[in-house]
Amino acid sequence: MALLALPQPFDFELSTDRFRVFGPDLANLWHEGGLHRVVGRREVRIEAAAGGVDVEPFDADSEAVVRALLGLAFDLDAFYDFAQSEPVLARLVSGLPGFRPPLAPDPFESLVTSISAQQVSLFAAFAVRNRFVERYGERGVEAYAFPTRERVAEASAEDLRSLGFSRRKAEYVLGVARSELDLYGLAELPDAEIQARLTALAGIGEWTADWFLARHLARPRAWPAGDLGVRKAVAAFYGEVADLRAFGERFAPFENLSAHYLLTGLRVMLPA
DNA sequence: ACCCAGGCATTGG
DNA sequence: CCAATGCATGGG
Repeated sequence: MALLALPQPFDFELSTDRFRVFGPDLANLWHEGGLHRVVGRREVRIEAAAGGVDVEPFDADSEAVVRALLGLAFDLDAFYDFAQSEPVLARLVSGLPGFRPPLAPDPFESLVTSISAQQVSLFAAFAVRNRFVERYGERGVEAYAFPTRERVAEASAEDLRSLGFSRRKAEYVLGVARSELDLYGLAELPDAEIQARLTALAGIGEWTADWFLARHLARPRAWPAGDLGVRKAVAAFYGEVADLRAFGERFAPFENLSAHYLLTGLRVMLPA
C-alpha cells in the first residue's frame, strides 16, 4: 500500500461524491469506503489516508489514474485566492473546502459518458452506461474496466440499443469508436481546436465538447454553458440568467472550477 | 398514464 | 438564423 500525498485541504468523500449520488458507477466504483478502478488488468483501490490517499497496487499507471480521478491537475490554491473577490464563490469554497472535481481518465470514456447523459436524467444515464460497461468492459474484482474503443468499434448498433441507448445514440457511440480521430492527440491542442474537431463528429455538440475539455482535460477556461445543471446552479446562487455563456466571463480564468463548485454546491450546500 | 431530465440532428420556415 | 420535433430510460 503506497501513500500518495495530496495538496491540502483535500476532502476524499466530497471529491468522490459524483461516483455515488446517481447510483453506482461500475467503472469507478465506490465499495466499502474506497474507490475501485481497473487499470490494465488489475483493480486499484483508493482510500482516504492522513495527508492524502492510500493506493493499492501502486505503480506509474495507477498513479496517473488516481491523479485524474482525484482532480490533481487543478490549481485549487489559485482558485481559492480568486474566489475571495467574488462573494458567491467565496461562500462555495468555504462550504466545500478540499473538493477536487474528478476527471475521466480516458478520452473515449469521457465522450461515451457524455453521450449517454445527453437529454436524459443522470439516473437514467448511469443505468444505461452501467449496462454498457458490464457488457463490453473486462471484469476486475468489484469494478469493470471501461470498455475500450477497439472493443466497442466491433459492436453492433442493435446490441447497443438493447442496453437502452436510443437508435441515434447507438450510432453516435459507434461513430466515435470507429472514427479516425486521434482522441489522445487532442490533449496537445488548444481548446477551440479540440471543440472544432470533436463537434465535427456526429452526436458531439457544444455541450459534450465543453464537458470533454472540463472533465477530461481539466482545461481551466472550459464552461459548459449549455448544461442544465449549471443553469440550475447559477439560478440558485445568482438568479435567472439569460445568456449563460456570457455570464461565465465573471469566472475567468477559472470557469471550470467555478462550474464544478456551483454544481456540487447546489447538491451539497443548498439542501442543508 | 403522464412529465421531465446535465442534447443533438433533422426539418421547415 | 430560429422554432419544432423525435428519441429511450428512470424517477416522481
